[in-house]
Amino acid sequence: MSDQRVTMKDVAKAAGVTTAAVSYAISGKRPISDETRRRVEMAIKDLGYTPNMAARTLSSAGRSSKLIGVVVPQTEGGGRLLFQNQFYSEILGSIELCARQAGYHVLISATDANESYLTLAAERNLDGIIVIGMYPDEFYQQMKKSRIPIVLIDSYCNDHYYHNVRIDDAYGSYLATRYVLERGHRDIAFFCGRIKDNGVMKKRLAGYRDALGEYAVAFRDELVFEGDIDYKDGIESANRLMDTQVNATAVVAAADILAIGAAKAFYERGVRVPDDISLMGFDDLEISQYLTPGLTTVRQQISLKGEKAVELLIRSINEPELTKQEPILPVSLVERESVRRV
Amino acid sequence: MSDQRVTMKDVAKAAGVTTAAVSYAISGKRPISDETRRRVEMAIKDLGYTPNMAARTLSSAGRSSKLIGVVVPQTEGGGRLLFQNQFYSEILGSIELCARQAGYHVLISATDANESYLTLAAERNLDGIIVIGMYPDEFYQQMKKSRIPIVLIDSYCNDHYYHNVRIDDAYGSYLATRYVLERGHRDIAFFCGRIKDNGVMKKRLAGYRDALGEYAVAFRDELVFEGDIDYKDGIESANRLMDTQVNATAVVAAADILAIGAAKAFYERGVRVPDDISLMGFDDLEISQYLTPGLTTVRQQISLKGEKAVELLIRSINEPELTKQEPILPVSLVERESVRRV
DNA sequence: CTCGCTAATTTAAGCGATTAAATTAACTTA
DNA sequence: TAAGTTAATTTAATCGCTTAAATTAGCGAG
Repeated sequence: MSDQRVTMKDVAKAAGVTTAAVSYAISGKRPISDETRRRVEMAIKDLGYTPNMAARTLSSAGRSSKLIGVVVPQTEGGGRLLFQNQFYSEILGSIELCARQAGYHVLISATDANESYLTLAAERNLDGIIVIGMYPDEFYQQMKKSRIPIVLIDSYCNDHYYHNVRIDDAYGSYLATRYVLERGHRDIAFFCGRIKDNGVMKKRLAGYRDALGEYAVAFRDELVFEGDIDYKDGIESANRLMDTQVNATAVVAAADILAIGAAKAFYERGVRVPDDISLMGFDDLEISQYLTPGLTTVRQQISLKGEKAVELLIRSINEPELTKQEPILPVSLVERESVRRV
Repeated sequence: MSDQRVTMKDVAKAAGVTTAAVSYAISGKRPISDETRRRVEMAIKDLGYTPNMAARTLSSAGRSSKLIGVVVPQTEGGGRLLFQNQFYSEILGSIELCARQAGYHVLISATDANESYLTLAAERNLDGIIVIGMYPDEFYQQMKKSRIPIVLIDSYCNDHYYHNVRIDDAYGSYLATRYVLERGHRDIAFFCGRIKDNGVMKKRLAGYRDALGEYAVAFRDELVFEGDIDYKDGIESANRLMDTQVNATAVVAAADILAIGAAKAFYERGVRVPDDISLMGFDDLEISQYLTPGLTTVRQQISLKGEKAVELLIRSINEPELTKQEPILPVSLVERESVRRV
C-alpha cells in the first residue's frame, strides 16, 4: 500500500545532494568529497536504500545486469530434469556460490535446446551464460548470436566463439581402465552414453581403448554398451551384459550413475560386486562413497568445474576480446571396494 | 559493435506506428486494429524483437519482473551447498519447469540466512519467493518485510504472512514406523535431524511415537539419534547405535540420506540389511530405488511439492489478498527390500 | 585582481518500455 | 447536418538509475 520503495531520489534528498552525486558516491566513478560521501552513506543506511537493478541495467552505457544464466540440459524423455542428477546439482551449487561472491546472480533455465535461450539472454540482458552438457550443433550455431560471453562445461564443441571447461576425459577413462587391467582383468565391459552425440563419451571410450591397447587387449565391440546416461540404462546395460554370454569380469562405467544402476542389476541377479564382477565408475558423485561396496571411480572435482566456469565467464565479460580458453581440470582415481584383483 | 539491440522503437518504425501502439498490440490492453496488429507482428518477426524485461519492469504500474527467487539453505558447515542433496535439486528442477511454463524465470540463491534476501528481493524486483527448508525465527521476521508473496516449503513457521507447502510428516513417519512394527519389530531406533530447530523432524518424531504408542511399545530416549541431515551423520548415528548396546532390530530414518549413511555404516561393520537389521527411509529420493537392497521408504512427491509451491506463489502474486494457504501433499509407503519380518 | 585550472557537483538527456490522457477518425443517431 | 459515440492511435509523462556536459567554487599564479 503506502510503502513506496526507497529510491535514489529519496537518498539524494536526505543527503541534500542530487541523484548524480549519490550515483557517483556509490560507484566511485567520479571524485566526491568526503563530506558528501559520508552523508550519502548515512542516508542510504537510514533509509535502507537498495539500488534497483532493473533501472541500473536499463540506464545507459554499463548495460550490465549482473545476471548470468545457467543452462542445464533436459532429458529427452521429458519429465524429469537432468539436473536432478547429482552431477548437475552439485555444479549448479558451486556456480551459484562463486557467482554470488563476484556480485552476480544466477538465473537457471532448463528449456529444451531451442532458440529460447537467445530470447532469454536478450530479454534479461544476461551478462553471460554457462552451458552445461552437450547439445546439437544447431544449438551452438544459434547461441553465439547472443553476442555475449558463453562458457561451456563438458562440451566438445569446437566453435571458437565459446570457452570451454572440462576434464581430461580420455585420461580419466584410461586411468580407470588401466586400474582394472592392473588387477588382472582382461574381459572388461564398457558402459557409456551414446557415443554418436556425446563428445565426453567419445573421449571416455577412447581412453578405455588406449588402456586396452597398452595392455595388448583386443578391443571388442560387443563389450561396449551404450544407452542414456541414467540409472535405468545402467541397469539395462548390466542386464544385457548378463544375458549375452560375453563373460566380462569387470565393468568400466563412463558415469557413476551408470555404475550405480549396474550395481543394482547385478545385485538383483545375485551377481556380487566385487566378488563376481568388478565395477568401476566415473565422476565420484557424493553418493558414490556411501554405496555398498564403495564405488571405485575417477574423481573429477565437480564443484571446481563450476568455479572455473564462473571465473572464466566473468573474466570474459570484463575482457570481451579474450580468445577462447579451455582449462582442463585434473582427474584422479579414487580407490574403494568395487574392483578386486582377479 | 554495430549490433544495436532491436527495441520497440525499431518495431514501431518498421510497422509505421508509435511504440504505444506496439505495446498495446503486444499486451492487448487496448483494442488495436487487425491491420496494425498484423504489421506489428510482422515487424517483430522480421527484426527479431525481444522485449527488454528491465525496461518492462521499470516502467510504471505493472512493476512486475516475472522473476521469482528460490532460496535454498546452506549447510552450516559452509562449503557444500545443501542443495547438492538430491532432495533440493529435484525440487528445484520442478520449480524451474513450472515457473517457466507460467512465464516466470527463476533466480536461485543460497546465501546464508541474512537480510540479504531482502536486498535480493528489492534489487531484482522479485515478484515472489519460494523458500525451501527451515530457518531461524529472525529470518522469517525479516523476510516478510519484503512485502512480496512468499511460499515456504517444508517449514513449520506459523507466521501467517507466509504460505506453506508441505507433506503430512507425522503421518508419513507413523506409516513408516507402523510398517516396521507390523513386521514384528519392537526395538526400533529413530535417526533424525536436530529436533530442536527443525519442525519437520519434530513432526516425524511425533509420528514415530504415535505408532509406537499404538502398538503399546514404550518410547525410549536412547533409541533416538539426532544429527545433521546428511550421509555422514547417518553413518555416525549407526555407529553410535552399534556401539551402545541398545540392540535395535530396526532403524526408522527420518530421511533417506540418513538411511543411506546408516546402510553404509552397517555394511562396513558386517551388519547386513535387512537380515541383521531392518532399515526404513523417508523421502524416496530417486537413488533410493537403486540401492542394494532397495530402500523401503515413505514417498513424498518431491516434484509435486515444487509444482504446488509455484502454483501457489503465482496465485498469490495475482491475488495479493489471498489468505494463508497450506496445502498438505500426500505421502505413501514404498515397499522394497530393506525391512524384513522378525 | 583576473585568469586559468582542478575538483566537486548539478543539469539534463537518455535507457526501453508502459499507460493515462488527449487526439483523431469513422460512425451513429436525432 | 450537427452532435454524440465509439474505436484506434498518438502524445507525453514516467519508472529509477547513469553519465556526458555544463556549472560552480576554490585556489594558486601571473
